[in-house]
Amino acid sequence: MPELPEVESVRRTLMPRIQGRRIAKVNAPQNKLIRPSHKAFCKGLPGRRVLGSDRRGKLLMLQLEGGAYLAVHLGMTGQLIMAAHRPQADHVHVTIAFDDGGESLYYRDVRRFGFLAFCPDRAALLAGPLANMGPDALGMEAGLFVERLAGRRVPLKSLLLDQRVLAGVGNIYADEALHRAGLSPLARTAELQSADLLRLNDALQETLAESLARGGSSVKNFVDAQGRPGTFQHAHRVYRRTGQPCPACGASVEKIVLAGRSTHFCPNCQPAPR
DNA sequence: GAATACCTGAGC
DNA sequence: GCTCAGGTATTC
Repeated sequence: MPELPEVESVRRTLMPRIQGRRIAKVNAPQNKLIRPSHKAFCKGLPGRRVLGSDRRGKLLMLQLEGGAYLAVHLGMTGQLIMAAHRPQADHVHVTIAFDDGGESLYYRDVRRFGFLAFCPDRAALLAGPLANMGPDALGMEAGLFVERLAGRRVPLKSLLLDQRVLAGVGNIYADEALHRAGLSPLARTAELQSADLLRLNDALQETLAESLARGGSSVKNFVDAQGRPGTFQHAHRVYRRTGQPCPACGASVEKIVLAGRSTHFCPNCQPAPR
């Protein structure tokens, strides 16, 4: 499940292989993944060089010549693959070839929850893929974090998952950060101290940074643009460790469903609010 | 707020 | 052959 560290790992491994190259040809038969339309996508990309890249939350944005962008969201199972020939794997939905005849960029997505969007200008990016998306979670300044989360009555984990509040945290890093901070996923920030939220931001920053340093988490089939899996899944403290001992205290990790998501926590280190 | 839909493969 | 996994949009 690509979250912020995984998307950033893809960005870092992808860019050296496509920066400065000019898109020649696009093949995208599976047009449900394509925005805003198949026609705009296939006509908009060819002829433009890739100038650089950016990321907000889980959204990867390639800056193209002429002020345009190619935005990519990997959804649950999206992969960006650089290869000289179309990969043998199933579910390869999009091909982007370059005019130098070198490796092409392939988009593979088993569950098709992701998307690729051509945005002719920055306004289209802001009105489309970036609409309603909050500030990036990585490196978020403590004051801003507290400002955006404090005083809310929804469960704390729901806030972390809400991309409008902060962008990039998914189910893995929400559970991991809450455990590191010793906070219950069910806590309400209206009833927490600001010190609790500051501790949570520290925990989140540590978790994201450590995962990024290890190439992200490969729980299912995540790989970066070089086809390499991350290794942070071995360092998970609670995520998908139901019934196993909490690394901090040895209590058995529990699982509940919150906001429709499996939620893992230590009942001892993260006691439920009254 | 919760519930459902989207989507497929893994694992029972 | 059923349930589960979850990022996001949509609906109640």
